Amino acid sequence: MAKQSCCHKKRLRRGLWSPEEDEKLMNHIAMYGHGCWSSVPKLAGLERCGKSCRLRWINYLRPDLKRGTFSQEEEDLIIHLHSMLGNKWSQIAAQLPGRTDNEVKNFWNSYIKKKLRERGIDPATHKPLAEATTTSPTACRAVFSDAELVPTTAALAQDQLGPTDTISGHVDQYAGALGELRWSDYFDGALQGQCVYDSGMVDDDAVQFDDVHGLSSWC
DNA sequence: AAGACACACAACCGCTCTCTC
DNA sequence: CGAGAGAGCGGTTGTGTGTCT
Repeated sequence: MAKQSCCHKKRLRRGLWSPEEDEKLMNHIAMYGHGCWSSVPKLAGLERCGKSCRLRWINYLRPDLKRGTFSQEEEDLIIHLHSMLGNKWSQIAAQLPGRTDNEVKNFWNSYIKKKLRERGIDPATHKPLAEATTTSPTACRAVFSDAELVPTTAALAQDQLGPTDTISGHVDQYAGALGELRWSDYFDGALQGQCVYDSGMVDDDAVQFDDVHGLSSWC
């Protein structure tokens, strides 16, 4: 038999919160703080479990929440952090002021995942999808292999990587050429650097990403 | 106009971690 | 050290709304 939740056990109210419930919870926390969440519903006069109150406060009522659509910068940062941390939504959200783990997770599942797949990137591994690697020699698409972590300036600012970390990846294919990637800067949601082809030619403008993770592909 | 469908987001569930006794 | 309670986290489901047919 399936285990019943605390709300079921105590026959507490479930589902969407009414404006009256929101007001009660906000007023209570404004006056007393949340303290022990399990005691909040009783003290605030709510027929909810403490867990539900906590979630409602964290994800919806907290005054410091940003809400609204994610900016391109936030999107890029989420993709980058996900490539390093995986589904650690709370850790990812911690790097995005005013955003909650639930919000980031929903955004990832409903939008970014789809977008990455459309670009031929596996959202789980951040590696090119198998089909995406079979590009024709004339295609203007690069696929990295054995790329290392990508230290963007955002990552450096957050002390996730040291300033001396090396940054490189091999270009399997870029407009039909082979070479090595070296990138140096991150701004306006894009990585910039240079591409040193195996032929010896250096292309300063070759490497500009709309993604901020290492194992990637782009057109 | 109405039903079907897709999407975004809110909320729940169950597990793990941490703290206290 | 172990048990129990509370908090936190990630996965999943439910619900409201907009769009398409």
